Amino acid sequence: MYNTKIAEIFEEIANMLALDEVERRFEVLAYRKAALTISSLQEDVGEIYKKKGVEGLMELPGIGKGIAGSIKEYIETGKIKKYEELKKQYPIDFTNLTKIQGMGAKRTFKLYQTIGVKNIDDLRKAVDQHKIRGLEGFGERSEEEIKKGLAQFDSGKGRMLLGHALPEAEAIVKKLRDSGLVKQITIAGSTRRMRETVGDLDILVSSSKADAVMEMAKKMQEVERTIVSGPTKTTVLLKIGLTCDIRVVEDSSFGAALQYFTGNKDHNVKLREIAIKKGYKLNEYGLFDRKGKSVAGKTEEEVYSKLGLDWMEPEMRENRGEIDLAMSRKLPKLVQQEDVLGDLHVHTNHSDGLEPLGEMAASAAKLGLKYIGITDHTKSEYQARGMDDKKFVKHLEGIDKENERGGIRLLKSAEIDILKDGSLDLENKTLEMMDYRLASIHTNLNLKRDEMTKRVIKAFDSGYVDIWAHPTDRLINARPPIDVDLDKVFEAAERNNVILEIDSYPDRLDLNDENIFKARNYKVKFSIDTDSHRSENMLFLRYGIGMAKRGWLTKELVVNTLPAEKLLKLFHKF
DNA sequence: GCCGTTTTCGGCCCGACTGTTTTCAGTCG
Repeated sequence: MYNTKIAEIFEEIANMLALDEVERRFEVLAYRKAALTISSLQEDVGEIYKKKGVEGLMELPGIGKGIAGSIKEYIETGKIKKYEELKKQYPIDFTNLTKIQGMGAKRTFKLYQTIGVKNIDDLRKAVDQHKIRGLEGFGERSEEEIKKGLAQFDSGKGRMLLGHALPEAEAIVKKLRDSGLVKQITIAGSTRRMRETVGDLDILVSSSKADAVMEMAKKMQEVERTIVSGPTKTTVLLKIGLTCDIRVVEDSSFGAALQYFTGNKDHNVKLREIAIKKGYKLNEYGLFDRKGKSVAGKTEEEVYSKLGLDWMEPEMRENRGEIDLAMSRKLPKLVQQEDVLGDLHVHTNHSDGLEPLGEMAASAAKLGLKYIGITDHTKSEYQARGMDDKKFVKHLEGIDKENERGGIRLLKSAEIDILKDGSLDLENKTLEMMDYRLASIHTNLNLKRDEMTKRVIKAFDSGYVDIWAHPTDRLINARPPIDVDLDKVFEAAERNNVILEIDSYPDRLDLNDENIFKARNYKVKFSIDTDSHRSENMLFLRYGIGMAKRGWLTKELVVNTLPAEKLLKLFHKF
């Protein structure tokens, strides 16, 4: 993967150009934009260059002849001459130093120039020895801020799981709403877009009592300390380690602000460009004509509409082509949580679940589901108390009995281990007793790409796999995905009618949005499941729905939006 | 350095907040 490194280099180039005495601020802008484009790219620039050469690189937004040439240079020689030369002039670790809150290119350079700070360690020493407070443009408070920034940098708190961040955001929203100080309040930012991880929380409020809202925001029990606070914006560091922005606007600007703070950045930049072309100006307060008169702002729909676009769901706003679709009125109708009628991946205490069959069924019914598939583990999952063929036969009979007692429909299944050699962990005749078969990998996660790809395809070709569960086996922030050729595997899934799972468990979210995008190139369907091990886990469904929407899935592509009778027809028959 | 249904030249998104200034530069999102 070249993306991260090359994006870092361009960001550093931007930082160094920003210091040039000659005014080069638009060149700086261009490099920053290129860095942003590359870091948020789905495909590796190395692959793009390999397939389509410099021309292919130049198709990317913000990448022209010059920058494409630099990318080529890096891929072929491992170096970029322009960067090396600048680096001689500025031997500073901008990448890490500018990660410190409040440190940008200029202050970083100033510290290098005056007291020789080149990296984080130098900065730490300078802070400890109080060398910073005396410098021109810095004071005691700047030094304190940098010290706090260093502490936060050390704690290494990266992006937080959506499944942890969203409930926290909802708690804060509830608190502010219950105060009676706000008219409208909504979560914005990447949390609203349902990104799998969240870097900070954005909460947007409309209120005529902005002062009181700001005061309250600073004093909430969730707050560790206040970072900045003005009349309409407060940023706090939460105890859970995330920062949280709380913004207040007038009711008449709420829609424009919501649009603006939902982002992402690329999407917003593109919208503002469209606004300019139409003779408008778009900011967080509204859409304004040449005379500065507001033409939209109260709702998001109004803003999009005035720009000639259909309103789109937040999950789509990543500048992946949704703006063109909105312009030509061809946005897909995305799957909604209420479309989902069942959950095809549920564990009970017959393996590593915590609750008996009946309780899981009752909980699912309470949530409005019409059916669930019982997918306990097979024998190789010894630590999860996986069952062998004999136990499974009895277990399946137990499900039949439970069905006779009424309640929602329980489907007979298992989460079958795909063993190292690609064979399945139960005998065919046991598999044939089930309504469907969900298979996944739990062991030997480090196989080489070739062997792993063969392993999965062999399992599919057996004709006994109906759903491939948590396909890449990654755990967010904890375990990388397995090394497998997804294109070849998706092709095999298409050939064998294997449904791809979107596992809603917060640290799995697997397939994720990018891979769903990739999979949509094949004739495959998806199942959004929770992988529940206890009743509460069923609430995770919304994260899987978020992922599905981010992958632009319609209801038709998601099998568990079907009633049980129709669903059963999709599975292999014996 | 990038880009084009107002442009192949002349534009480039924009506002809030802070600290250290005495009118604003730097940073952030």
